[in-house]
Amino acid sequence: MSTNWAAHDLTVQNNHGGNLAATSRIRHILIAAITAGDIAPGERLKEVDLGQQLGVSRTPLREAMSALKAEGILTIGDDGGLRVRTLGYQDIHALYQLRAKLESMAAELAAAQASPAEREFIAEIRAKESILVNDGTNPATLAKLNGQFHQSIALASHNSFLVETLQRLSILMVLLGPTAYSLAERVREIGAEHDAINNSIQTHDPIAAKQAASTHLQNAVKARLQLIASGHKDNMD
Amino acid sequence: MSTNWAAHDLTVQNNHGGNLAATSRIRHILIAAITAGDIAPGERLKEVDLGQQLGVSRTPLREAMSALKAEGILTIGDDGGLRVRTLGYQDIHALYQLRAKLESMAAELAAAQASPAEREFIAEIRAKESILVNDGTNPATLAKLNGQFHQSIALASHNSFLVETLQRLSILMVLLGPTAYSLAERVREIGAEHDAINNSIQTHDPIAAKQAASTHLQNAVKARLQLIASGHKDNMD
DNA sequence: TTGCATACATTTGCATACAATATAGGAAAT
DNA sequence: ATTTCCTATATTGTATGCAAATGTATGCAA
Repeated sequence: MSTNWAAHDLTVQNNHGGNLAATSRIRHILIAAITAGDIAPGERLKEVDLGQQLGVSRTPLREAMSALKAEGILTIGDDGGLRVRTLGYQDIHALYQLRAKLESMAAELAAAQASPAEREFIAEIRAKESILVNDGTNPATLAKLNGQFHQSIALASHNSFLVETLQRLSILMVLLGPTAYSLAERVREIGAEHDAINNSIQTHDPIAAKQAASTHLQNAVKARLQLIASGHKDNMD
Repeated sequence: MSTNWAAHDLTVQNNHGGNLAATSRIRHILIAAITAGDIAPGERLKEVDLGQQLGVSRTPLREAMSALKAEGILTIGDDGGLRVRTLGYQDIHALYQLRAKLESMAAELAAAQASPAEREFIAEIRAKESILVNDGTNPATLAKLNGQFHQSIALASHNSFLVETLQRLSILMVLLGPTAYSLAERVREIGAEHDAINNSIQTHDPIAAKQAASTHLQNAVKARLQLIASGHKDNMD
């Protein structure tokens, strides 16, 4: 690993509620490190080493790793050591298959029962995304906004468990490496597909929304396979 | 709380791989205690007290609680303390709505692509359940077998993320209190509905399987609402 | 009586020390 | 030369102690 964690140092979120500093912060740093590829899938995480590199004791580190284990990002290998989960070819299909089902469910519910404010919020995110795409914004920013778009739809489903589940699955996506936004031609397609979903929600058309979301995810997995086939190993910036 | 934890003492699973003793064991004990109602939803869990009652230090206890927090069983309350999650009326609908979607997805996939061995395994569990029902077995045992039935179908979907997600949601069901098997008339209905699902899987009929599972869950939430309406507060034994 | 401030107590977060267990390496014996 | 056993080391699991933060109560003043 690169052992350069300064790049992933995040500002301490001072929000009342969750853990204030170490445990939560380290969890985010680890996710960022995995996303950036600094920690490769399959790599074993040793507590003392990581603790020293991160400047914390083993206790909060263990808690953060424990949380990531519960989220499925880390798994216990055959040797008993904690490792970054590796996703095989079948896993990729399974992950997208499940996401397709849940995202389409969310879109369907959102189209059926979102409040006016929620519909406007979704539309605004989509509009913002459209502008950024035209500006040629970098993939990382687009990926972040993409997450907000999907999350706003999930929230509009008014099903908290669906929101939680989709949140969990989206985090697992970091194990796949670079985002689809690194494919230039895919960016435009995503915009069109998002438009279809958004329009269906705005027009209160659950069936169309469900179909549009399903199509969107089908195309996403195709793009993902293309990324794999082309042997991309670079990061998402 | 009852402070009698001996009843939930489980044999230490000595399997190499996960945590050997304390952390994992305590996680199970806590789930059992919540299931049995010894820890009520909304109740605050204080580390020192629990640690003394369970005979372990705060460290493994914290890890277990951290895992349960990640699983959504525990949440941080307004006072900052860790509490057992309470599910409101909307939450119950949301939970069953999501389960319905995923269980039907699992049944559909299982009917389409389960291996012969997997189909036989599912059928055997169903047959065993039928026998136990006729013997008038207690609700707890039936509930356990019910879990195995649903899990065997989930596994046959060959989608590991679907399995994980359904596993997580089924654990959350303990927050609802008594199982539907405490309703005598519901037990027979469940048998018939399980038969419908099993038959569809055995005959390689994905559409019927999906429909049967969906119906099963719809009836399940109806039974759940009946349990709530009747003001049941007793435990599942 | 009510509002606020300050002091106190409780509880959690983090670090370090200790214990147990697994693993790898080497030496000796067959 | 190979195998087995023993030892040393590395790594994870657990306990305890300390510090910081937050909730709470009490007292004073308006």
